[in-house]
Amino acid sequence: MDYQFKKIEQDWQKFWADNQTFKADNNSDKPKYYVLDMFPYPSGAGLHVGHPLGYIASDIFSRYKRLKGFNVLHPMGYDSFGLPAEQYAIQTGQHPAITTETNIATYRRQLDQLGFSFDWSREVRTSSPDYYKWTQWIFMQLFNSWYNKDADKAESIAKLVAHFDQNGSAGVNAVCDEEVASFTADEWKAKTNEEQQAELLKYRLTYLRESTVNWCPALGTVLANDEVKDGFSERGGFPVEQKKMNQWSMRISAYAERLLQGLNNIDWPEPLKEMQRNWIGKSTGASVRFPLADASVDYIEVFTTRVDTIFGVTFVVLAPEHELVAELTTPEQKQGIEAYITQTKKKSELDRMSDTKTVSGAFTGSYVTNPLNGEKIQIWIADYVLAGYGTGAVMAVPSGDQRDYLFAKHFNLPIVPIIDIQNIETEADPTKEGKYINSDFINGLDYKNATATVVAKLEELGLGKAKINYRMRDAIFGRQRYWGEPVPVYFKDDLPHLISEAELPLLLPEVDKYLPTESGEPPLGRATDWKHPDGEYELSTMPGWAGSSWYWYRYMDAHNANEFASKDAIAYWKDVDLYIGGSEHATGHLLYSRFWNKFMKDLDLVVEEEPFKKLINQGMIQGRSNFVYRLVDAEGRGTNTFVSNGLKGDHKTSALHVDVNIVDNDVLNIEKFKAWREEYADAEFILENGKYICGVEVEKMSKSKFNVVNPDDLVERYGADTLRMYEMFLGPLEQSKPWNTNGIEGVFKFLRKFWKLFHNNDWEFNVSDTEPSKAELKALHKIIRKVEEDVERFSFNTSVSSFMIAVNELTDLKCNKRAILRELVVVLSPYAPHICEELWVLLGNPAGSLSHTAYPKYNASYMIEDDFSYPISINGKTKTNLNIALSMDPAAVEAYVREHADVQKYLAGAPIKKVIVVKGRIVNIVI
RNA sequence: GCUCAGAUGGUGGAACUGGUAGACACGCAGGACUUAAAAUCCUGUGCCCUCAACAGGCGUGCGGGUUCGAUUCCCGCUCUGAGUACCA
Repeated sequence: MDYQFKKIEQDWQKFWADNQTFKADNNSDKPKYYVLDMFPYPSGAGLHVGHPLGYIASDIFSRYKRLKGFNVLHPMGYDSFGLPAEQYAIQTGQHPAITTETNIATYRRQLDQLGFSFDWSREVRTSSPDYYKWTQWIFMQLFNSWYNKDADKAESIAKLVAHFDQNGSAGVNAVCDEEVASFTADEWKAKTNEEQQAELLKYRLTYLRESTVNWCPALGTVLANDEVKDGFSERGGFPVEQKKMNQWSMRISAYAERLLQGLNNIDWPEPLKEMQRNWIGKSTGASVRFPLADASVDYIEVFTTRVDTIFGVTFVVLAPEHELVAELTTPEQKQGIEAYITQTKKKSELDRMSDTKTVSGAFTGSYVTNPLNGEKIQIWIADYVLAGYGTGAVMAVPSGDQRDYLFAKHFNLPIVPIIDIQNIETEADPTKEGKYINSDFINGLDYKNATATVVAKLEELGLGKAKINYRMRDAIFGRQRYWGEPVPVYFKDDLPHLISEAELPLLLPEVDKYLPTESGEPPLGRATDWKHPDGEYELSTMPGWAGSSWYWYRYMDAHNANEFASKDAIAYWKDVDLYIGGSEHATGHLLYSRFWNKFMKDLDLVVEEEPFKKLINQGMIQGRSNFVYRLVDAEGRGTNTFVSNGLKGDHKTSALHVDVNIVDNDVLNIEKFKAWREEYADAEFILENGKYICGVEVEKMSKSKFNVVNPDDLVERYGADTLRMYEMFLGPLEQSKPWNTNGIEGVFKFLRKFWKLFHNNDWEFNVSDTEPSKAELKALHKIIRKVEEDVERFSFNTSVSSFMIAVNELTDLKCNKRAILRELVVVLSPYAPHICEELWVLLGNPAGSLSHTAYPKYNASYMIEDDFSYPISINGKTKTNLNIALSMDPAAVEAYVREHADVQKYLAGAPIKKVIVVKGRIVNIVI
C-alpha cells in the first residue's frame, strides 16, 4: 500500500486514546521524568501553526525518554480563566464558561490530530471548581502566613500571634508593612479582636493595601505593571491611569533574595535569568537620614548606592508625591510647588517616561542638614525621583550622578568634586577610582575604605545603616473582573475574614451582565443571593496568574478531592524536569510560580525549592506576509491591474496584503486570487516570466494581515507526521523565525521515501531477513548516535536532516533488511510516531508496544574506518584530498604527503617550512 | 540610554572541543518518463573570471588581531530582534 497518512494517523490516534498508551503511573520502578508545556489559554481563534512548536518538541522529548526507560509524566491542560472570553461575554451575553468550553473542544481536536503523547487523564482547567478550589486554598495558606526573616521562611500567623502574646512586637523580624505598631504583650492582649486583626493584616503574605494601581477605565480593571506598555494596556491598547484603590497584594518582595539566589541553581536560558535578575533589581547601598529642623518628623530618609559621596551632596530631592512635600513647602514657595505638582500630574502618563531629557523641579524653601558635616542643604522636588522606589527621596551628588548634574546646572546649584581624579567639566563622573577630597574624615581614602568608614560613622550616629534595596514590588492580586477565581474572603466590620475550608470552593456566582455595577463595583456585585452568613464577599477576582502558579502539582494527582495533590504523588514526581514555553512569561508566570513554590516549600507542602529544573524557550513563530501591487492611476485611484514584484519599480503602485494560502513559493495563484474576492474577479496582471511574484515581509501572525497558516490545513494535505517534522526542520527550537510553508514538500517526500524502504515497486510490504552489510549498519548506527546527541541538547532540526541522510543512504544501498529497518523505526518514532507505529506492526510487533520499547544501543565498532580522505591544505587553503590509512602515524602521513605527486604539483617547487598532521582530520603544509 | 541575543548562498539552515564552509531541504535550470499535466526519477546550482576545466581569484555583517589553520577565540564598529526604561 502507498503511504496513506490520513488513515494511518486516524487509526493510531484512536488506538492511543482507546488503550491509554501514555497514561503515567504514580508508582514505578523506572526513574521519573516530568516534561511540562506551558498550558494554553484557549482562545477563540484556535491554534495557528506557531503554537504547537513547543508541544512538538516536548512530545519528541517525552517519547524519546520513554524509549530510554523513564516513567514520563507529560500532561496538558488549559489556563481557562481570562479576559477574551469575558470580553466576548460582555459583547454577546454568552456565559464565558460556554465560550471556554467550545474553545477547549477546538483546541483538543487540534492537539489530538498532531499525535501528542499527553496523558489526558490528568487534564486540568483553571476555571473548573475542582481546580480553583485549591487555588483558593493556597490563597488561604498565604493569608495565614507571615515571613520570618530570622528563620528566612514563611511561618504560620498563629506562631506570630503566640509571640505577640508572650513578648509583644519586640524581637519580631518580619517582612511587613512599613507602619507596623510597637507594643508590649500586655498592650497586645488589651487590643480588641478587630484591632489585633487589623495589625496582623500588616504581616500576612496576602494582604490588603491602599495602593496606586494601573486602572484601565476601558477594560474596567486594574492591570499589573507587566500588562501596561507605555501607558497603554498591553491587551487592547487602552489608556491606563493611576488610581488609589484598596487591593489584595502578595508579599512577593519577602522572597526577593531567595528568588534571586535560586536562579543560580536552575538550568534556564541565561537571558531569561538575566531578565528576572533585572526585575528583582537588587542594589546594595545605605539608607541615610538627613536631619530636619522644624517639622513633624526629625529627618528625611534617603537610599543611596554611593554613600561614599555624601560630602558631595549639595541638595536633596523628593518625589513630587512624597508625603512631606506639603509640610516642607514654605509660604513663599507654595505657588511654585503646587504649580509643579499639577504639571507633573498632568503629564504623568506618557510623557514622564518618554521625556527624560527636560530638567524640571521646584524648590520647597526648606533645608535639611548633612548628617556628617552639618551643612545646610536645600530641599527640592522633581519628577526624576520616583515615589515608588527606595524612600522616594535622594541625596543629590551632582559631581557623581548625571541626573543630579543636569539638575544642578539647570538650577544653578553648587557642584562639589569629591575625588581627586574626577573630571566634571561637562558631565558627572561617577568614578570609584582615586582618593577622596573635600570629604572631611575620608579625605585620602579609596572607595572601599571610604564606604566602610562612612557607614560605620552613620551607624554610630544612629543616622544611617547599610541597606539592600529591591526594585521588585509586591504583586497586586485582584482584578475587578468576572471571569476569574473568587477570593475566599468576606468582610465584616471592614475587616477581611477567610471563609472556612469546608466552604471551598467558593463558586463563581451567576450575574445578569458581565459589567461593573452602576456604583462602580466589580461584576460580582451584580450577583443576587451571594452573601456569606457573616458578611459581604470580596467582589474582586484573582488575577490571571493565580491558577498558573501551581498547576504542575495538580497534574501529579489531578483528581484528588481531599488535597491539591497527595504527599505521595509529590514525593514521587517532585518537580518539573523539563519545562518548555515562551520567554514572554519571564517576569510574570515564571516569577510568580517560583514564589508560590518557595512558599509551599516553606510550609512543607512540596519538596523542592525550585519548581522547574530545566527550562527551554521556544522561539516565536512570526508571520510571513505576501503582497500584491495594485497599479495606481494618475489621480491616485487604485485600478484593477496588478504588477509583479520585480516590475513594480516602473509603476506607481500601492501594496495590498494577499492571503498567503493562495500563494505558492511567492508565486500568486491567479485563478485563486480572482476567486478570493469578488472585486478581483476580472483583475489584470503584469507578469514577469509568465508569473506573478508577490512581495514578502515578516510581521506578526494575524488574521488582518492574511498571513495565518492553520495547522488543520497542513495536516489535511500532508499529515501530522510531516507537519511535526517540518516544524522541527525549520530551524533551532529557541530561535524566532517567520513561518514559511515552502519546503514542507521536502519533509513529505522524505516520509514517502522512508515508507518506500519497506515496500517494493508494487507497494507491497517487503523486508528481507538477510544479514545487513557493513555500510547498512554504519548508516543505522550513525543515526542512532546522532539522534541521541541531538535530542539531549534539544537540537531537533539537525536530527531531521540526519534522518534524511540515513534514508537517502539506505535507499542508495537498496536496503530492506529487517534488522536495520526495525531499529530505524524506533529511532524515528519520537518524531513521526504514526508512520512508525504502522510499520512497527507490519514488521510483526504487537500493536502499541513501540511506545515503550527500548531505544537501540549504539555500537561504535560499526563506525570504524580503515582509511580517511585527508584534506591536504597549503597555508590553510584546501587543495586536494588523499586517501590515507588511519593506522598510519603522523610522521608516516607527513612523509607520504611530502612525496606524493599531487602535492608536488601544488607546491610548484616551493620549499616546505613545516607540515602539520592532525590524525584523522587534516594535513596542512606551510610554505 | 542600558541589558541580552543574533548576522553564513536566491531561501530555511548545517558545520558539536579552532581542522575540507555551505550538510540537509526549498527554489531555480536542464533532462528522463508521459499524447499532456501531476507525481516520480536523474544532473547541475556560493560569487567572479573563463568556450571549458578535478586552472585561478574572492567568499560566513564591517575593520583589525592571535594561530600552521578562524563561521568558531580576542579587540573595535555597523545593523537587526527582544527585554527594560530617570531605580539614586
